[in-house]
Order: sequence, then structure tokens, then C-alpha cells
Amino acid sequence: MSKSKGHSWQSIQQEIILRITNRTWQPGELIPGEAKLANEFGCARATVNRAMRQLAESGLLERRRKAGTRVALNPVRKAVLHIQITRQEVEKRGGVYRHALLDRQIKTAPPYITSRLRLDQNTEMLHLRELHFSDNHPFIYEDRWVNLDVVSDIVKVDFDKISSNEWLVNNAPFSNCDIALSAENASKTEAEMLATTENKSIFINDRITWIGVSPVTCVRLAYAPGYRMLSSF
Amino acid sequence: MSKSKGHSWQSIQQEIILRITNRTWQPGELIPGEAKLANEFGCARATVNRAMRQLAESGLLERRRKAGTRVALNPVRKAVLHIQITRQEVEKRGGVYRHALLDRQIKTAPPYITSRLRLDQNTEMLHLRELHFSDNHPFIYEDRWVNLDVVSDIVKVDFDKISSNEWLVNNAPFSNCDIALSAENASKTEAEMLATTENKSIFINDRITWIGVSPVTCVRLAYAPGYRMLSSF
DNA sequence: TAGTGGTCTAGACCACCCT
DNA sequence: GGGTGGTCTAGACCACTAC
Repeated sequence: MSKSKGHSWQSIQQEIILRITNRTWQPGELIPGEAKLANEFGCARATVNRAMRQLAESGLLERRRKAGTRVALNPVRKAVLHIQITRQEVEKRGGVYRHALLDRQIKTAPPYITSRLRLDQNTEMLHLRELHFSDNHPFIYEDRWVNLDVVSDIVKVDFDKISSNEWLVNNAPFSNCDIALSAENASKTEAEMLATTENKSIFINDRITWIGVSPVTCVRLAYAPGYRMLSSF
Repeated sequence: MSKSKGHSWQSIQQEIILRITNRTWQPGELIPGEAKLANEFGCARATVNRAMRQLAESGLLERRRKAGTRVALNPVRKAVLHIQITRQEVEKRGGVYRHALLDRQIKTAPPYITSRLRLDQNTEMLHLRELHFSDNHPFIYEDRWVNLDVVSDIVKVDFDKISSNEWLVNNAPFSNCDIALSAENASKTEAEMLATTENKSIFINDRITWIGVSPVTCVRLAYAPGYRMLSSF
């Protein structure tokens, strides 16, 4: 009964996890309500609520009003990806960061970009191509389109001094982001950029950021072979 | 001043996001404390706390006792991956799911497995190889090792009826999970399994689950070409 | 319609850590 | 030392939904 004066929501959460991994409470089973557990643990209902709410958010519990709380039967567990600026990603791995601007043009965006961004065809956008290095080895080849209607200041920026990635994060707030991770065979260009061979398998991170319903930028990151994106929960 | 009787934590959160995207509160800037905002919004401090705490968890704010709350300068944004059983993943995409057991043996695990799982060398483990189909096309080729010390019941299961993935999720609770996503060129075996050609780029999901400090299972999922893992925030 | 979770309040104490 | 966020409480009302 764990009469352990578990007066913090973390300790209550631990106890709940214990009973699930214990199989005291089995998958699919209805577990006691907030009031009952608050009583048992000798704490306020809000404290139990905080513990259980977080477990429900992470997918381990399923809660419905009136129906009560169950141990999730087919838990959709949620893993967290930490999205940070490339410089920080390199430095966190212990590398020395450097970036190079390859190309910078204001031009009409191709239809496959404008349609994904829900912009009119023939919209003028800023197109950037950059290379990010770690210890002087190519790490990421970046191909980016920027919506000038939202980020008009960007035309004045000197991208030899700061990467577009870093400038945008600091100067172009966004509210939403769509991410698609995939694997592709390197094109000839990508292979040259990343100092590898054509058709080598590379990790692709396609990202679109939005502020409200307006697209801010759309970027394709091609990682040098061997990259592993880590996550845990 | 938004005198809009914003009496829910969600509406307060929206207002905070608005002021950040507005640049009313700029990156790095100190924003008013909980008490002050509670006063302004006409709600309890706990309500403001709930709104800001969640924004801090998602990386948009940085909070420290005494120092106050700032708009994150280099926000480490957190995207969420939804990890679900393969059958659900296929069905959610509108496909008809089927799986096939290719191989099942209890044998000594190779060192590259035991060392990752922090198990003794020469530990006997259950090795499984399975194929998951979507609309009768190969979707995932799965290579799995299971720790029999933790999941001893598994030796009795008939994996023609249920995939190891689904059985484990329902019967072997875990507390932690490490995920590594990468891109690799298909080996000859993988190419045959996934009905593609050797060296084709495929998306790899390497996963280890733990219960406390004990490894439960370690699995390598190789997705058929064209797979995209989606996420957003 | 009754029971459950979701949320809000007003107040309180505490841990942390900047000044 | 004092100001800030982190948390807990006891109570309340509401929304949803299984029954």
C-alpha cells in the first residue's frame, strides 16, 4: 500500500509506473480514480492529477471523463526529438563548427515548393544553399527557401557571418513546424557536397515552419553518411 | 492589454505565443513574472504557471527561479514522434496489415548486441526475424533480440498469430526507450526482403527498450524505400 | 443522471539562486 | 536577503459520457 507519504507528484508518478510495470495494474485495466488515489497517498487530488495527466500525455495511460483511467492497451508512446540550430548540434558532438554559403538568389520558387507552402505559383522567394561543417568535414548540405513576405529583413543579412539557420531561429519566430525524416540515395550534387559517392544512403530532414498559417521557410537538410538522429523516452 | 477575460490556461498560452511571435517580447528578453501576468489576465497564478510551464517544456521559454522567465534565445524546440505498433501504423495509412514470421531461434546473442544491452557475453536470447506487409507489399523488415530473463513467457507465443511487436507492447511493459534513426544502403538480404534493389537507400529505426536497468528487447526496423517518418509541433 | 476527469482559485510554503 | 518559479492544498464548478 506504500504508506510512504509520497507527497510529490513525481513520487506518485513513480509509484504508478511501478504498479504498471509490476502488473499490479495490467494493460487495459481500469485503475482507481483520482480521488481514491489521493486518499490512499494522502495528498490532494490535484497532485494525483498532475502525475496521471503527464502519464496520459506520454501515452502510458488513457483517461476519459466518467469512464475513468486505464493502463493503455496499445500505448502510442511519444518520443521527443530535440530540434536545435546546426551550430549547437555540431558543438554538442564536440566538433568545431563552420558554415559556407554556396548560393543565394531571389527567384521564382518552383511549383513543388510553392504548392507545399500553399503560396501562389511564381512567388518570388529567397533561395539559399549552404554547407555546414563539423571539424572541417561536410556535415549537412542545406537547401532552403524563405518567404520574403514574412521575413523581409533577411535580404540585408550577410550569410557569410551567420548561417541562415541561426539567423532565422533568432529573428523569425514560428508557431508550427512540420518535419519529415527519410532516407535517400545521394544525387551527384549531394555526393559532391558531402564528400561521398553517388547513391550513398543519406539521411534527409525536410522541414517547413509556419507562423500562424503563413509559411516562414522550407528547408531540406541532407546529412553526411553515418549520421544517427537520437531520441529517447 | 487584452482585457479578454482569458480564464483558461490555453488562452493565456496563446496570448503569450502571440506576444512572442509579435515581438512584443523579443528573444532573450525577460518577460513579466507569474504574479504580474496573473494580475493582468485576472486569473490565479497557478493558471499562468500551467501555461508557461508547458511553453518552457516545449523549449520556447527559459525559466529559472529568481532569474525569472525569458523568451528562449536559441530555442531547442521539441518535436514529438508517435511510436506505435506496426499494425496500427499500417492501418492508419489506410493499408491492410499482415505479418510473416521468417525465423525464430533461441541462441547466443552476438557481442554487438550483448554489449549494447549491457548483458553478459554468450547470453541466450530469442532471435526473431519478421516481415510486416502493407497491402501485401513489404513495409518493414524487422530483426529482433529478446531478453528471456525479463520476458520468459515469450517462448510460448505463436508468432504466426500475433507479431512480436504487438505481443511485446501488450505484455512486456517498459519504462525507457532509446531510439536511433538513420539511413543505410540496403544489404542483399534487406533488398530481397523489401522487394527492392541492393544499395537502395532505406530508413532504419534502431530501438532498445528497458525496464528499469534491464534490457527488454532490441530491434532493428528497416523500412521499405519511400518511407517518411512524420512529426510536428 | 451520476460519476469521472479537467480545470480554476486563493493561499501557502519552499527551493533556488541572483544581487 | 529577497524575489522568483515549483509545488501542494482544499475546495469548487464544469464538461463529458457511460450507464
